[in-house]
Amino acid sequence: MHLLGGRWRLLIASYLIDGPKRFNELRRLIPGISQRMLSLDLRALEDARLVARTVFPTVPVKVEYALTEEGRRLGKVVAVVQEFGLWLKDRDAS
Amino acid sequence: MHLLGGRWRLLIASYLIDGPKRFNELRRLIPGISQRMLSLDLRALEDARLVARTVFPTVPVKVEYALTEEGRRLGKVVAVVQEFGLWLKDRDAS
DNA sequence: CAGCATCCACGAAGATACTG
DNA sequence: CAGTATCTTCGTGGATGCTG
Repeated sequence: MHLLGGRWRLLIASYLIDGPKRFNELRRLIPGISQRMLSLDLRALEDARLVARTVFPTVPVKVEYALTEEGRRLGKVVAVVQEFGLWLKDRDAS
Repeated sequence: MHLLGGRWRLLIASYLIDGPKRFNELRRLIPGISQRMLSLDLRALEDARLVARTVFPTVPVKVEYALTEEGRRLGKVVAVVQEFGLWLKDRDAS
């Protein structure tokens, strides 16, 4: 829960499931997240070896974030939590 | 994530899966949780109609907490997150 | 037993500005 | 583009004491 309980981490992971994403790409995909939190959370996921950070030495720099092989285990967690969230939202709507 | 992201809620739910529990029973089962947090989190789960609170008017009072029919949906979430947590712990141990 | 009230500490998160 | 630095705010959770 300490690793996943944050407000954004599972959400970030959910976007990485369908392929690598760049920093600002993630920022756009996740409305409301601050540069700072995206940076910190990506770093935490990286430290847990669930996300890999690849730097392409172009100009300007291009940085890609992708789930590692181990990080793919997050897929199931994301799916189940997401399903639960949707059910809850739907239930409370009606 | 707002509903489940707390430190204890999923853990509390995990203990309720195998049957109703009393307040102090949960306290004993969950080392480290404070009275306050147990109370607050149970209330939150109750407000979400995932947990039902039953008061038996005995002396002293007996209060039971149980998952509702809807609350049983937490079972899958608990299982998957728990599995992930165990895997992570095991991986980092070796 | 099963709590609530109060006060306090700390980390998570937000805002803003700046940089290679 | 992809961040870091700094400051501030806010929510979560802990400690303690009290009650029907």
